[in-house]
Amino acid sequence: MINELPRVRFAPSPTGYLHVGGLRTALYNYLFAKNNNGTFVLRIEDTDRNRYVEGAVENLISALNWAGLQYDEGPEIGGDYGPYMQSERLDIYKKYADELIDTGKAYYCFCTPERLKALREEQEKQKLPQAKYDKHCAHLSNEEIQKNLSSGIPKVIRLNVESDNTIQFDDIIRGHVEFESNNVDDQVLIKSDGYPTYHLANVVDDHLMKITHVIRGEEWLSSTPKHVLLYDAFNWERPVFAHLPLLLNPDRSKLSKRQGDVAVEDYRDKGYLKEALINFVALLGWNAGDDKEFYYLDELINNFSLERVNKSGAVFDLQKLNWLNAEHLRKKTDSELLEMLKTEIQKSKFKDQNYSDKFLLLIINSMKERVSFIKEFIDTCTYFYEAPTEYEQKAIEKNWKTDTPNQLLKLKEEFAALSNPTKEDFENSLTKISEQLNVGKGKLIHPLRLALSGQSTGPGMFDLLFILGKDEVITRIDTALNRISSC
RNA sequence: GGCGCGUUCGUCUAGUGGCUUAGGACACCGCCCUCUCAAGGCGGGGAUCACGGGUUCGAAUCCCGUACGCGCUACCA
Repeated sequence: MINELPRVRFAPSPTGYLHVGGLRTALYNYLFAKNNNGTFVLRIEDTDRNRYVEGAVENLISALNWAGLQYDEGPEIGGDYGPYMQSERLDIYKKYADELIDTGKAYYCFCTPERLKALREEQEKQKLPQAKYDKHCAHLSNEEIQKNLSSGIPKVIRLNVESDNTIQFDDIIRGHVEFESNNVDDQVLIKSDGYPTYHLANVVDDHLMKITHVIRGEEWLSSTPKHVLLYDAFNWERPVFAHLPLLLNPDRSKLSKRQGDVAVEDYRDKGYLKEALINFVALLGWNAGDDKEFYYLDELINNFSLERVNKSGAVFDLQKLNWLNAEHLRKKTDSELLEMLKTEIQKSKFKDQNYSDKFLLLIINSMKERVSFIKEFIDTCTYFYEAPTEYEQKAIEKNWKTDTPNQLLKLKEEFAALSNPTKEDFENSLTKISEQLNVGKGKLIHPLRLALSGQSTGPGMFDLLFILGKDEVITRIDTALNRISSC
């Protein structure tokens, strides 16, 4: 393995969507591969026919692509290449399972589900320290085996685990780990439907695909001794293992659907930037040892190392994700934001309006520091797109005084006299009126903002005036004068 | 129950025996800036480093127990 370029894989089962925990596993694999000029393989572990979900694979790949984690190789499909599909490799697993039978490392088992269930119940009743298969079929004579085989009784193939052994392996993240073979069950390798279980398919594929580093979730740590046993039984070199800490709910249980969104597509649909999600998820269990928090994918690639991955689980905290989203959004160029805003508008009630780029760019620049999500360029400031339909009651109480109508009238007249006013023209006019009336600019600005936007918060006053334009400003002042004063 | 893994501010984390009165980030609070809200700047509260024993001149850091949490314990992955 010296000087060999690493080969890693992301091996999800097609459950319907890409879990954010899966995204992080995929990301760490990807980062490790790219950091070492290695290869990132995608393999779909679809060996459970009962769990097949229509469209799940396409969904998985599109989520991975959206996140920017392209896989590097796979079997040819036309000119393209797809992921490896375990369901298309059944004969391979069969061949290796047979090899294990021949060498006595595995055996046929004809036990019925009923007997297995009874066995488990009995073991539980006797309060045996660990429940496992009793090797009943390992002791069958050759004649019995042949008889059962030829009469077509349903069968599985089980791994023959020797007792009284210590199984050891090293994990980059966990260090040295040991298990007693007495605690390892005679795992089913090939199911009665002819499909392999995860354990066999996983080991065979990782070997055949020359995977050098198995980087996966911590939930696999307990079954790693089974995998180690299989490598040894085949006399294959073991890969390096790295078991990643889990992602957790706020109550520290394993991140689940019940307590929030877990699918990558949920976050995408809610308007999270892929840069933010990737950045966030990368930091859940890894850091470079400095204070840097803001990363782009290529920076992550350059800085990543498995040695710096943490051991303990990390709570998936939306607040930090939201902050990162805002940070990434602000780093976007105006033209990137413009394109995003345009597609967002297509999803909004303003889709039939034909806004000029210039107009949208003005909105973007006035709101950039005030939003965390693209959609907020629309729904926190709808007043740019349409006149306010109502006025914030609290703001009325606070800012709409008895002399307000008169002041706004004065402002309106002043504005009306301008032709093609710039932002500065508006500012000069307002300054002039404030001096004339001998009131602070703030006294004019607050009610004016309310009249124009219906709100008490928003971008700079003169930006708002300029973006709306003289005619719209005048119309809105009139409307507000009528509606608020009559309240 | 058994086996395994883990445990530093609310959350993500720095820390690998003395540089630590435990540092940073998010969140929270205050001040500054200011036409509001943000952004930005400055500051604040917040972790007896799960607990108890050792080892050591000295431990968040090493060792041993305990507790708690989580994972696995399927012909699921």
